[in-house]
Amino acid sequence: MSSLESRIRSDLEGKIRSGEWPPGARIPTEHELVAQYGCARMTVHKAITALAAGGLIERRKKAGSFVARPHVQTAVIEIPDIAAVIAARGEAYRFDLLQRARGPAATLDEASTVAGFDLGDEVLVLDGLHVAAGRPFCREHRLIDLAAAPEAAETDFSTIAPGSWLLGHIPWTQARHRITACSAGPGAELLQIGRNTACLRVERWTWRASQPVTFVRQLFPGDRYDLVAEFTPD
Amino acid sequence: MSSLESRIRSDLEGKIRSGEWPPGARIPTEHELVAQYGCARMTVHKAITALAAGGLIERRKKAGSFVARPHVQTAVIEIPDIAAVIAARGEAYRFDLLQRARGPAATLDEASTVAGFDLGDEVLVLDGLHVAAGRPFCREHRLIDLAAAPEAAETDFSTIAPGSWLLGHIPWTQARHRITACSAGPGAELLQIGRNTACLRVERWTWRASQPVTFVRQLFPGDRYDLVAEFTPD
DNA sequence: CCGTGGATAATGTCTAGACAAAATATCCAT
DNA sequence: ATGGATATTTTGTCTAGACATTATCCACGG
Repeated sequence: MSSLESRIRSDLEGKIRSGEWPPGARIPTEHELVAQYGCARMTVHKAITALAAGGLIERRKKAGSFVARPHVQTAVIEIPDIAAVIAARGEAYRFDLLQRARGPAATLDEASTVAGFDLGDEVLVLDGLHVAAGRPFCREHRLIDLAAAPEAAETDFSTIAPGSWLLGHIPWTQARHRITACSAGPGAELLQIGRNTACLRVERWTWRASQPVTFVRQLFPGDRYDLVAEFTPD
Repeated sequence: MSSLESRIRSDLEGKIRSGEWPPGARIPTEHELVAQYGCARMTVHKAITALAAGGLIERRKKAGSFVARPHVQTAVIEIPDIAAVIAARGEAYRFDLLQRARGPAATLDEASTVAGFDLGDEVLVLDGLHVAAGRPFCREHRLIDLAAAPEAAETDFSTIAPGSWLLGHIPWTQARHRITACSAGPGAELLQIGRNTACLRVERWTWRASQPVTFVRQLFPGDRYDLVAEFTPD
């Protein structure tokens, strides 16, 4: 933690974050920093490399190292387990399974909107409702590829939410989300809201080693859920 | 790119991502890898350290290095400059400034919904409309703290969007987003949609070295904008 | 049976070099 | 002036060690 390398790194980071070294500014050469800190070049090099890996610094041979100009705004968004969210609020949580079916995905074109997501022949289709403190909180429509998660076929999802189950049983390596706003439309009754109420629709495609695992579409009434994203300085 | 270190790193990463080494598995010791690759320990160490920095591996002294269990789902969301988004679509872009005012923030309680965001006395208030291909695309309401961005007072925002201008002039270091769904409500006419149309509301608070810079609330008609988040395996 | 203390094995950090690669700067010949 | 060869500067990668740190294991004593 308080190694020389991390001291150098936080020294440099401080100069950058404080604005003392504005974007585009050239930072001292490794050689100069070696002289300044009286250490080996490897130590300085590792510190700068770590900052460069974090995108805070750009390095160009012969030219030197420069404070990176912030480019695309990226934020880290947390998409936690719904059961955990409710629990964190201190409310009672329940999952109601509304429908369960099984069959080939050929008839389901809803998941094919993303390239590279080709479900196998055996797909589990689940419809359910997340309930928080007795009130509907989120409607969920999910497809599970049974080739990727065979145990799902024998699992009782009438009480445990498939999302929670999957998290614990089928680790995944890649996911893609799409977030849109839409009207509740059909199914609004289930959420006990009007058909025109604005909702947040979160769609998620999940892979494990480039094999599709699950697709889920969740519908949150706009006034019951916020997505919060915290910027991580890139 | 094809250095020995990066080869070791991608070898290890491959074993992890493919599932050959499941979460919790112990990976070979640095010593074993040194023997396997016939290189110095520093090289192996840097490779593993890089993976550990990325959260793919957890290291415990004496015990060894282990494949990390995926914890909270986090996705990296891109919140790019609107002008750039439109341009990428190949559509014409325009920003219309609807209103401009200046004054103390005391009367504006809208930005204070986030802790630590205390605007100064001199605040620029801007209302505008992003227009893509002649159609309204996004309504924007923005506050700029003139203490943090004094040049904004003399900038003509009638054509350049304040977001684009700020990106280039006032680098920021921290931001927080809130994403909600809501109905268009008043102001729907400006977007040329119905008052009940579902919209995506993105609110962003931005700091620079823990000093507030700007708050913005953007309203996108639900059918004209998607937020896409790509999961980066943490 | 339980705790305690040392041995041990693993990672953490650092050094003082070496050579490679690449981008810029310089200078010379045309 | 211009184009191309050459030199120089800076980062990139790697080596073969050294010592520090710390969690774990195991043996020993109470």
